[in-house]
Amino acid sequence: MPSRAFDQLRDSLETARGIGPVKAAVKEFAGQLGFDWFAYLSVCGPEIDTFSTYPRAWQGNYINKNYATIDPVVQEARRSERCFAWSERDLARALSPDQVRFLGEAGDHGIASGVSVPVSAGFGRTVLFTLASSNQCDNCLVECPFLAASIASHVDVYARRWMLEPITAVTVKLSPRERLCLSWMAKGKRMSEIAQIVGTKVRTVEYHLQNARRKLDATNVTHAVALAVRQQLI
Amino acid sequence: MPSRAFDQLRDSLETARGIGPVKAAVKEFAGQLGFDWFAYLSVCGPEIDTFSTYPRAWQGNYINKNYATIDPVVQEARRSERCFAWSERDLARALSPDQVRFLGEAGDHGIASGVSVPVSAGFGRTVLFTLASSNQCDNCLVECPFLAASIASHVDVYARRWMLEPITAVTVKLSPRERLCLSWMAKGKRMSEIAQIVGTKVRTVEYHLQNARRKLDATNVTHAVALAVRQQLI
DNA sequence: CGATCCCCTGTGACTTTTCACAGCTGGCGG
DNA sequence: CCGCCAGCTGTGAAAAGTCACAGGGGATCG
Repeated sequence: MPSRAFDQLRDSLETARGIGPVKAAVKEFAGQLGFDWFAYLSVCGPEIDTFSTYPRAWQGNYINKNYATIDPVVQEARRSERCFAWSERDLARALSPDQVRFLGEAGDHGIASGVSVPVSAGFGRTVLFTLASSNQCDNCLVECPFLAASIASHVDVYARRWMLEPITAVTVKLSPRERLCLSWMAKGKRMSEIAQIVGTKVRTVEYHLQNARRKLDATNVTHAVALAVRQQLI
Repeated sequence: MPSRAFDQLRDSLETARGIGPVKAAVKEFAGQLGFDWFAYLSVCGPEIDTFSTYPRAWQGNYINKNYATIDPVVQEARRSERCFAWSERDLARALSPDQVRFLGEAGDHGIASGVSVPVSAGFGRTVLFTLASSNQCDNCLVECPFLAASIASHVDVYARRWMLEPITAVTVKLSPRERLCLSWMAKGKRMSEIAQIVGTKVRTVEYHLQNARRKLDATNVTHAVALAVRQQLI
């Protein structure tokens, strides 16, 4: 049903030029699916990369106390090869005292349930992509695990691309919105169509294209698209 | 079981620095899983990118005759959201004469069965990742569709990273006039200006741009310019 | 010679884009 | 609190592009 959300995420990831836009895109995606937060976790032996929209305090806790080693969700992820839903209650079985404390703290920050998608990556790396919510919330991710796996892989690849290689210095800097609109224009869509696609008003699309044109010093959209393609901005 | 093959593929993809190594890695992967060939197909409207290890003759056939439009495997991929196995026998039901001929030709080249993994990408693009074999061959991909989706996404992302210039199925040949008009459009001129520049009527400029659009299968001039620039036609 | 094809041009209706002029909102620093 | 700015939306008119219908002129070929 909300395949629109998936499409928009993929579009945004493709046009993202930096880890910031990637996070923004995933955050938007999580919201559209009814989740409050998302979390990305990459574990490669002792090396852990992570970013999320969890409350700051909880993020700090998680990293400082090395919670990745006891997080029952992570443990479940190691065991299962596919995505799964979890909730406070589900997990509260056969836990170590540490884990019970862990769950308590998570609950204090409002984290009650979610769905996690584990995927494997190169060099023994394990990725855990999680969407979490403060209340029980049915979701469509667990219903289509292949889609979930695909999305998680997408997020991983695009996140790592920008975590590893910092943004290359380009003369002009287009905003994600501008790139998005320009990309669709380059695919022959009309403003009205793009407005529908990105879920906004025609006037706003026009607005972004106008700004893109100004930045690129182009006389019209066709000119802007040509310049952007040549400069590999889209 | 052969999770080793998956790991190796992911490692190779991550370290590949060019489309050559990517293809080599996927080929190796296919071999380890007992398949003779692999095929990657990216469809975005009329824009088709593909590469495979199929016999040269068959590759040429497939592209020249635009077989992507009748390939029953592709049709099945559009319908289903998950990976599936296929074989000559499976497919030989309710087919058009074209498709029967298609299967015949494929069989002539030894292609008998395989497994295909469809995944969606940004901007309405559909990716079909296929492993094929000359004989019936059980496989582990269909048994774990999430893993398959993840792998296909990986291949897609890394392939696209190195496929700098998309190769359109039909190599369009623009006339000098068409190139001229299109080039000026890419420079932001409007039709009336171009008419003055090349010393002709506006209607004629429109005429050439119209033909260029038809050849490139573009919905409007902006689209045509984007395609032409990407294909280095202008 | 007629048939045919390609290049070019005209006309009028219609759609889409461009532009100028405005206004609303929320966040942020003073 | 207030001003400022960035992002977004509205309106209406002018400019540009798109489309359908049509036709002239030159070259080539059977």
